[in-house]
Amino acid sequence: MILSQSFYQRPTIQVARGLLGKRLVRIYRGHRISGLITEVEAYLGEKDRACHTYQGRRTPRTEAMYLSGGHTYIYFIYGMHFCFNVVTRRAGQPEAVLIRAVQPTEGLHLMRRWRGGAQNHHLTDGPAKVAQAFRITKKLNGVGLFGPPLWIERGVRVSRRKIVCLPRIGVDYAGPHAKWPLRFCMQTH
DNA sequence: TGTCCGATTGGT
DNA sequence: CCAATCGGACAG
Repeated sequence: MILSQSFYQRPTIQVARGLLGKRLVRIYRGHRISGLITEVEAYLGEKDRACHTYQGRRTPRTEAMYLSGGHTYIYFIYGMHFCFNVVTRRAGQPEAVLIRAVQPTEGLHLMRRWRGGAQNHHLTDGPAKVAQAFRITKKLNGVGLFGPPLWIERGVRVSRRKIVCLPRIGVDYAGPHAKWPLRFCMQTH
């Protein structure tokens, strides 16, 4: 069952927690690639110094974040990587959830090829690795997550006790906001 | 137009 | 710890 727009148009922290255990599915030239989402980070818009839309920043890059919940926000970083986010809330409220890691379930052979022969446990254990393994590039920026070539569907149920909250990674420039516990990890054991 | 820097990764 | 590598943001 593909998640509908109403799932995404909720407060960002709820969406972030709700995404844990859901299945990310990609169709690429007829091939199906999928994995269960295991780690995410919430980015809370204009009030969040770590967020690209801090203080209402609106540029060609961040434009997709102003779309309604259920669209993608994909950006290029460090001259070589893409990061994949899910936009939340309503149009004009620029918040999103960064997909940091998934547990691969289908299409591992393709993932391994696109990841340059990485070991199975390193195929999708970082945000840019997920993008590379799923062939997610800027071409998919701003598209809806409501069907092919990319969507998120119901996966496994995750009990609240299995979710850990931690500070976000790589946002030291955000000062005190860097310590906000907006990273959510699903314990797999 | 010029400068600075990054929501990362992989190897030392 | 550090280099890779270049688009984006912003100052001038």
